[in-house]
Amino acid sequence: MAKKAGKADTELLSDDEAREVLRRIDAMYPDAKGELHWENKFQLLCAVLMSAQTTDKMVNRVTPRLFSDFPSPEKLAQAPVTAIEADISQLGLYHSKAKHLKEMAQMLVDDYGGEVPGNKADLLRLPGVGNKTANVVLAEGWGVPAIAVDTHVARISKKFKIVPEDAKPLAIEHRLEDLLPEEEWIHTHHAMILFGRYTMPARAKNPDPYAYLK
DNA sequence: ATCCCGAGGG
DNA sequence: CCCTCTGGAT
Repeated sequence: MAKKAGKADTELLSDDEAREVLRRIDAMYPDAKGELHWENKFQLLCAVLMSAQTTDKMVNRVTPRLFSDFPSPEKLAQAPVTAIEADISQLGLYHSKAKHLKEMAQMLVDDYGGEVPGNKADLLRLPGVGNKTANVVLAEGWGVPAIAVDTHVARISKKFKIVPEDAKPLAIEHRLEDLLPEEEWIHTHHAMILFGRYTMPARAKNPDPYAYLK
């Protein structure tokens, strides 16, 4: 049976339709950029690691004390885990984050001369750093084109049927990167996050995602 | 597939 | 009360 009379609920957008949705989201946030607070790449790495399943606002609330107590990878690597936990206990998942922060700092000291590596393979070796975190650090710290698929990017991509409902993060990343020129990856990524955070959050009532587009 | 896990908002 | 937040390790 041919499905000519309107799209089935499961039917995905064409490339052009998907690009149009992304273009409109992008246009809604011309000044979109990362909202984590950091002063150097070590702080950036720590902040992004801590942002897992946690709002940027909460991360920004704990980082001043954390970076004051442990201003360098050396200091952080030598800190007792309990001291790190004391600084970040307001965050979710804080036990594992504190452990990862210490181990990550130790690897920076041991293998990278206390510097944050600027390539994906080395970033992925760091404890607590996976694909999403590595992409954010590369994009924010080095301007390397990347689309990090977080909860917002995944939800928006699925609501607009740019990807299937069961798409995994890596598949979403590749789909979005295929749709857009590299020069637009970083900005569109930020625009999608702000759109998801402030305009069409997970609790959004209207089932029609186009109702939230300008 | 499951665990981790506090704060904020509805 | 319940759901969500720029995930990663096991």
